[in-house]
Amino acid sequence: MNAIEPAAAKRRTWQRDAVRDALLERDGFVSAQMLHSALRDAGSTIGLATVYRALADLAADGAADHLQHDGESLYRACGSSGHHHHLICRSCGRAVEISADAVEAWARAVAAEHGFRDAEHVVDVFGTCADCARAAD
Amino acid sequence: MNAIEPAAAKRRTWQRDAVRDALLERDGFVSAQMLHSALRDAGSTIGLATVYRALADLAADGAADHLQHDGESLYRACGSSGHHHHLICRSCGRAVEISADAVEAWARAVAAEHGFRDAEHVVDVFGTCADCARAAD
DNA sequence: TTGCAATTGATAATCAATCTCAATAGATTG
DNA sequence: CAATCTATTGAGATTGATTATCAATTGCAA
Ligand SMILES: [Mn+2]
Ligand SMILES: [Mn+2]
Ligand SMILES: [Zn+2]
Ligand SMILES: [Zn+2]
Repeated sequence: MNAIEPAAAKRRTWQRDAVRDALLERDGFVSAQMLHSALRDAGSTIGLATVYRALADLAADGAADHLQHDGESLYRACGSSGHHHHLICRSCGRAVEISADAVEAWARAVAAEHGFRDAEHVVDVFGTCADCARAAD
Repeated sequence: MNAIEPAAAKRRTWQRDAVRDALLERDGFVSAQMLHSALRDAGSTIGLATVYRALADLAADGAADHLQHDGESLYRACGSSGHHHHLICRSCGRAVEISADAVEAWARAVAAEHGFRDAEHVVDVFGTCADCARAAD
């Protein structure tokens, strides 16, 4: 049995703020690398490892959405607080938050039906957004 | 305009057969690394790069299913030929093939509704299968 | 202001996956 | 069957994203 760990004290640093802000400025998913480049280009001296850590924390706190695509971890500032999914533009990363109770129920039912416990599901829809489709002529 | 490429001539090698067979022996998803280890342990001298190539080919030919989990590519011999999804055991990799027309329609509708083209979707359900749950007491 | 643990970041280490390229071996032809 | 062509192989190098190190820094509470 584990002793109850004292709530990890989180310090406020300009680095964490910078990552949160940079993420909020975007409306699409970004990788840690991309965000780091963007911050650097904007004059910040923040380190890459710190960006990785800040994003992981934001995701753990539910303040950011996280998904993997082509083996890359992508993050996005989370608007709605509840469980939901995304419709993502392959080209520009723009995302639309989607909630679908029907899908939630389906996933739960499928797992139960086959005796699987602690079911979780990965549901993402990728496509080319209207703007990107237009830009591509 | 591209000239019509002559159908890539594929040669039959014991390596490709070995990979296909090893994959068929399993009923769950495996990574290239895992399959390579298994083959080696069974006495094969097949190279890792070859396993990667063989699995990629099988997936391209529709003979194997492919998905990514925690940044790892996993493969599985494909039973049914049409489009479908999976219920996968986090612990042992065992998988159940699932088709859900309702989800297909939902994904299509969501994309169309927001003006996204060429929509594709990733839908996987993960859980702990009954056997693994039992084994964990 | 002090004290100290949490945080940072340059750099090294991981690790899956891909690339190189010389050697090997299917398949085809005569 | 032998010669030829070229797809395939695989050991090792390389890439690229992510994580681990660890000494220096800094938030923050007392
Ligand atoms: Mn969901
Ligand atoms: Mn399948
Ligand atoms: Zn777009
Ligand atoms: Zn299992």
